[in-house]
Amino acid sequence: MPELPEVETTVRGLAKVIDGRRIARVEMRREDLRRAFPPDLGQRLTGARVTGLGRRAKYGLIHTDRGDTLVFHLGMSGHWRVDPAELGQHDHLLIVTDEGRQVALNDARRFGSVDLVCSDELPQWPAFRALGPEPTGELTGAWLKQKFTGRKASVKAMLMDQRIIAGLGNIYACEALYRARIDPRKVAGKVSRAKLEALAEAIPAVLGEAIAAGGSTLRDFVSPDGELGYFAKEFAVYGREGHPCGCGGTVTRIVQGARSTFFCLKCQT
DNA sequence: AGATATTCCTGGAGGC
DNA sequence: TGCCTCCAGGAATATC
Repeated sequence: MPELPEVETTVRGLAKVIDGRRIARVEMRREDLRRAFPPDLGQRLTGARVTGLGRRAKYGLIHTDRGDTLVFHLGMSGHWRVDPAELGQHDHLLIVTDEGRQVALNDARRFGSVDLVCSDELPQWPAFRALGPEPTGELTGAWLKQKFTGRKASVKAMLMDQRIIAGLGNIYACEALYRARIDPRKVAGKVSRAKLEALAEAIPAVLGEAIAAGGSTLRDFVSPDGELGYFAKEFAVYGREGHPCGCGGTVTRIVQGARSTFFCLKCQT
């Protein structure tokens, strides 16, 4: 399941193939993912030159010299394949460069999305307008303090709120809370300032380590089978229900907001 | 304000 | 082996 590190790794891998290239051909192999593809997607992209790639929250951005930005979301099963030997049932969007390289957006469960947005209007694009700061670099304990003060929801729920932090998903919310030794059930407004400082450090740390691991695992950001963004992940608590924690406690699973939360009952307080 | 439910979708896991 | 059920996930939206 792609989270921010996988999106970042994907964007870096895509950039190596398509950045600076002219788009020679676009093939929409179905009409929609979660939403319909922009009907004029092929027309607006074909012939355009890719001027750069980026990421906002868990969205990947492909900028073109026509003032458009292709915005993609990987949902839970989406990934790009580089120079696939052949196209399969779940390769929904194909982009071919002027060099003849191919990248295909593959998404079996079709939770992903593809939109084309005027680059100048990206900050005002509905999905981006209310987003909080990026969790990699812009986050401070003071910001968390300001946002959490007076809030009675759990700190885990707050971390999942994209208006407070953009792009932090279930896995890395769990991992960051573990790293900062915070009980995910704790009322957000009651987390100590010291813990918030630790959290503001833990969040970019766990994400940064995952991105670094992805880059090294995939070597050059492309796996041997041409897939971008999926790599072996080693989590401290996520998916490790029943496993021992280093403190002598046991990793426990609970459900918060219909999402699994994994944490150590003993050392997260 | 905040919790909960629903929708989208299907591969994979587990049960029998 | 083969059916069946259920779960996973992010975001938008609705309802309490």
